[in-house]
Amino acid sequence: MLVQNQGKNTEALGKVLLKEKGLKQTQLRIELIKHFNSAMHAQSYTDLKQAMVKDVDKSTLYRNLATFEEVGLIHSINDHSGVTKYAKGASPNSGQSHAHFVCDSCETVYCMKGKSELKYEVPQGFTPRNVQTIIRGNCAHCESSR
Amino acid sequence: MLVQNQGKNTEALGKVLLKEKGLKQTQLRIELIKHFNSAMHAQSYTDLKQAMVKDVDKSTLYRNLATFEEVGLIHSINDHSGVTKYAKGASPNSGQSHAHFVCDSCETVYCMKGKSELKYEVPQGFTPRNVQTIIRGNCAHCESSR
DNA sequence: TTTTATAATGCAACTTAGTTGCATTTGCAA
DNA sequence: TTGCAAATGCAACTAAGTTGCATTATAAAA
Repeated sequence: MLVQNQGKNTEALGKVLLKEKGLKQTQLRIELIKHFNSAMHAQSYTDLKQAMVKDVDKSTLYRNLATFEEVGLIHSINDHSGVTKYAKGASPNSGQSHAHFVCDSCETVYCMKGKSELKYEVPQGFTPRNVQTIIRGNCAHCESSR
Repeated sequence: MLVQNQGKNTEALGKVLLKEKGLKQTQLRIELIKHFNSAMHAQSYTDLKQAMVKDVDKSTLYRNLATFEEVGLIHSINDHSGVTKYAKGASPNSGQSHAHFVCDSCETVYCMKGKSELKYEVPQGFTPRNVQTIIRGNCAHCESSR
């Protein structure tokens, strides 16, 4: 159920994606895309920084994350930890529901596949545009090690 | 539909609440409770700081917010702005659903009353404990002034 | 293949939210 | 009224994220 994609040639795939989006193919970007494709859960700045083979500058990494989000390659998630996390795929828009699971124990954020149905009511005059859902609890790993 | 409570004697009410929770009745705390009771939407640190009659120290305010949250007088909300916001009432727990409306235009956060029903599935091994929902769109004020 | 314009990077300095340690003050119960 | 724990105020700090600018690399044109 988790986002997962360990394709053989994710490097070539990354290059194609970058071209499609009109972005230059830099080493960092290709590596980032590859990493997002194989990541089992949402990645913080620190996760990403550590995952990159070469030492990356903070602003370069943040700027790429912003760019990737703009073009819809990734989306960002704000859980209760105060640290933004990023995962592959565009942000949910126009009524789409997108659920994230945040582990209370290890703080890991997982993207949930499959739409979660939601019924809600908003007060008069309010115009809802999209809905984000955060499910908190224990992830499979932390649950099994209790 | 919004949280709202402009009772006449919220000061006395605040004192009772503090006593109940075993907290000392300081001027700041009483004023904070009063403010949370009359607030139409979730309050950031800055909102609160400005709303207090006397100049409050940053750490004192943050510490009181943490204490209030611990005892269930308020709950905190993390939207996409990176700034934590606080509103009256305990955090949602054990399966309860609690929806917040975040205005895309003015970034104001409103607490939605009334349970929003949610159907979701989590992967094998995951144990959900509570669900938070953030609805994004335009609030009544921003919608009417477009 | 070389040139060139533009986009991306790296660095340093900055901003803003939130935290921590510690000395001083205040609420409240004995 | 006195004593003590809890609350406050201050200063210094941390950590996330941003910005300006000079340098470098990508990719398209010559």
